[in-house]
Amino acid sequence: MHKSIKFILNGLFCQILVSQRGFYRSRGGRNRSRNARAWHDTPEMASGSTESTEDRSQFRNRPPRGLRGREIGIHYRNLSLRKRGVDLARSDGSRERGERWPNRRQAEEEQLRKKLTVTLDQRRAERISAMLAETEGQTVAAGFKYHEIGESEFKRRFLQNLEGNLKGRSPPFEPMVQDIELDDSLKLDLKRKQMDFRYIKMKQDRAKLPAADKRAEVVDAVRENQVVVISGETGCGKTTQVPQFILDDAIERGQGSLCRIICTQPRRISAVSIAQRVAEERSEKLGKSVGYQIRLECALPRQQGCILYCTTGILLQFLQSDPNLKLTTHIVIDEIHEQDILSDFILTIVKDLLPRRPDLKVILMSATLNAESFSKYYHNCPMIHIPGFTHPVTVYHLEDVLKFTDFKIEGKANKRPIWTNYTRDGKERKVANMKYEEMMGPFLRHLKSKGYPEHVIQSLSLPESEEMNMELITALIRYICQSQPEGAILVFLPGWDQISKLHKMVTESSFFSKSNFLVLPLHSQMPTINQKEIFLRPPTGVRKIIIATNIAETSITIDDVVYVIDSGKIKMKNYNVEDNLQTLLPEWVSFANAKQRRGRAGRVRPGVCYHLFSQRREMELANYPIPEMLRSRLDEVILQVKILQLGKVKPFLAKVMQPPNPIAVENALQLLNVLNALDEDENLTPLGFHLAQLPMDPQLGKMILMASLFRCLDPVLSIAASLSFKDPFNLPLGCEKKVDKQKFELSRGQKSDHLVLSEAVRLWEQADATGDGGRFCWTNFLSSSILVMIRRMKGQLAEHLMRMKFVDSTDPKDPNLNINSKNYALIKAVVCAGLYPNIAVLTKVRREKKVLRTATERRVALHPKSVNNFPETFESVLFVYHLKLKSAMVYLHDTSMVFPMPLLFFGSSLRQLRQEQTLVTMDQFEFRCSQQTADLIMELRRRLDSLLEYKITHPHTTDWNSNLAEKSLIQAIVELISTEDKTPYCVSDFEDDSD
DNA sequence: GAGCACTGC
Repeated sequence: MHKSIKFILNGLFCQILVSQRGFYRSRGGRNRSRNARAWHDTPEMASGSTESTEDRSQFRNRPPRGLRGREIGIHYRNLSLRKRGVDLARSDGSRERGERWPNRRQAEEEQLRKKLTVTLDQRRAERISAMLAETEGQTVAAGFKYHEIGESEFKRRFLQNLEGNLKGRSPPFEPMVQDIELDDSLKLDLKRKQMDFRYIKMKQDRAKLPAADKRAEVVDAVRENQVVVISGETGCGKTTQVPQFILDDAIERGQGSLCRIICTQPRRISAVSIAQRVAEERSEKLGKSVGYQIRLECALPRQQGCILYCTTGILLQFLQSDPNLKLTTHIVIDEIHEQDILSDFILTIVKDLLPRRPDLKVILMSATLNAESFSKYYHNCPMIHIPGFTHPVTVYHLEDVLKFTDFKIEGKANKRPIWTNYTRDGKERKVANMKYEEMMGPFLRHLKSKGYPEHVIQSLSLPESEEMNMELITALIRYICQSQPEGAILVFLPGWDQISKLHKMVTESSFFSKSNFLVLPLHSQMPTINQKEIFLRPPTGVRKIIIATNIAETSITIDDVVYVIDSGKIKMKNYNVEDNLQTLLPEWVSFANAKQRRGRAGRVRPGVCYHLFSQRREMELANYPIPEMLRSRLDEVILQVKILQLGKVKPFLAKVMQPPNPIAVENALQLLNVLNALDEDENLTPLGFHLAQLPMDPQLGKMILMASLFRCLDPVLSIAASLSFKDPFNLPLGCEKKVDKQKFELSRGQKSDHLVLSEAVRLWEQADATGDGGRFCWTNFLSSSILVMIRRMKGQLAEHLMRMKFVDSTDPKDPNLNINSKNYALIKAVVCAGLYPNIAVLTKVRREKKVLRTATERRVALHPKSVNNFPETFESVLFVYHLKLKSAMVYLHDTSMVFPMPLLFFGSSLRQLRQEQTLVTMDQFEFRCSQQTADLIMELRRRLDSLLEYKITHPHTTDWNSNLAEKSLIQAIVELISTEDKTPYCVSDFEDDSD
């Protein structure tokens, strides 16, 4: 009995046909023990096992993790007392920290347990039992008796479906056959063009590009080698010219019909604008020999004798239906020096592909700086360098800026309270300061000999000279405005905060009058991004000052910039492998970033760049940023590896030019296993197969599959699309509070950031239908361009669901798919079903700040933008989140309060423990409920799991009127989920001012 | 009490 319950109740979407033994190993062994450790042992580590913790820390000579302030002092005192053989318990009568904590932890656990109670009143329980009894004996689908099918039979059936599904995918092109007629007409067309006035004019301009001189060299190299690396700086014309050289050469040789070039770009805008530019150069319209394709938008070229500019992601999608790229003759991968996940991934795939496609030509295009490493990676393939053309840029460093502005940096070291010297931070700072002195000593002597003024030497001797200093930046801007010829100024800052601060300082200063200065912030989330002002030349006498993030480094180009101020800092998303935690922290820029920023000054005429770091610091900068693959979670990449059938994940990812940390791979594999996307042998499960095809992370994919089943598609598509794309809310300067309030209004008291998203999208769609979308965006601080994208993404996702046979309409708003779309509790439950295991528990409220706990962190906070900062009472302590990111502290960026019931249905490993005590446990949580409730939930869960199993392995849409079993099961669960105990917990229940 | 930048048939 026990065994069968465990088997039946394994996780959501479980892959039943995995052998029982294997299943146990996976769930009960690796994953559960990992989770259990995470939840239960964390407090213990900090409290119970005092001895081992302290022993270990003695070894490392650092205090145990989690100690703060005074606790660290006590720790060191106890350590030294113990070293001297003093018995702590008797020395002063005070208790050790380790003794005090277990009681508190226990109390905390107990308090929490009380709050995880599932109640179900008698009447409702009876009603649901009756609903189920009515359909007793019916199966979810005729002929499907899942337990009777053996493993191999199941796999056979599923694989049939898999092939069937893949067949529905259309390849990007038709197979290629030489078309002699076309060859001739292309040749003739090219000859005719050479008489065309527009073409000749364009040709003259093209001839001025540095790339023009290299045409013969490029064409020969490509003809003679399978892989060629072309290096060159921006402005050399390689992106627009190289594909044309290849195509024109083929046409001239009378083989135009045998040439199909795909050129990938990392950004959507560049794919489109480059294609437009190239079409213009060929005096054609888009769609003849040149076209583009990006997500949700394309202007395809003709089938043969053509160049297609597309984003890297599109090429990756092509690979799914055309794994050997049989339909392409040339692959040009541009901007590979940026080393984003997708381009590194494609480079690895293409390298594997070369022996299978000896006729495929690969052209890799990179900035000069690290072109060599790519050539090396491709077995020392030949390199061609194209010199760039930009106007000269004069470069200054911090020492020069201090000299020009006469600015003096003040030290703060002496003002710091003395006790900080004894904290861990203080000690680290001391070491850092010593290192700084060591580094700067010789350099400062060098500066002195060069005649730099004393105040510069003084300032630079302080480590504080390397901190962000807005006063210094303001002084520098002022210096430029007073003493330098006209021209726009571009300031690079790490983030929103600094932009906001500098913007305030500059606009409030009387020096920068509105009539003489145009100060514009530039940040992806500020509404200014769509304003034309940034690109327009200001009237004479007005100086344009743009305060930007690294968005102005590559994505947005402002031509009239003459002066660049580089703060030298950049915010980078990073991934801490040990803690399985994503971070977003400011860092020094890499040398490549600094060079790129510098280049932004010389686009129209000679420019000047001021780096706010010393020449000495510049020597310490890393050459390049760390490749994105080493800074990211890998779950989506791994699903791609699997769906493209590239073999085992670890050996494949080890082939990447700079391979990711194996622990990062392991973390992602474990998550995919918990989500039931991969089995323990790394095979795609039926669910994994569907998730890998959806253009979003697996958790969001799971969310929309559940939404189609529970018939609340439209709102959940809105949520999934915004979470996977961008937050549609703007962050205008100075309106922060108003935005928060507006969002809270939209939340309708539902305590969910996710419902804010679906409401915002829904109301905008409504307003937009009557032509009122613009005004709606304005009053609600929304970005209409992001909303437009979200709406189109929803349509695309619905198409995916249709192709996967989960829905029978491509309209997200189809009434049949939205029967439950007004049921907020259900929507939150479906969000929970997708985002699981991202669960946090509210543990206490301190000074109106909510403190939560996750599986791996003892303390996390709600991000201040969350609507859940407002309410004072919560009816449940459980929260589900999508993004957890460490910046100033570990923040949950988006949360929804959920009740225990959805977790019981959509979490993993529901088990009934100690039946006599009627406890239902799932993972780390224990939920108390009556025997009757427990039985009912267990029965429903069992039926839900087998319905899901069936749905996933046999995708089909159901007409609810003809399938009562499915309808009544879903409705029973909907009823349970949407009628929860609404007794609110007061914030005061969690008040706790100790610690 | 705070939000680098990209991308997906």
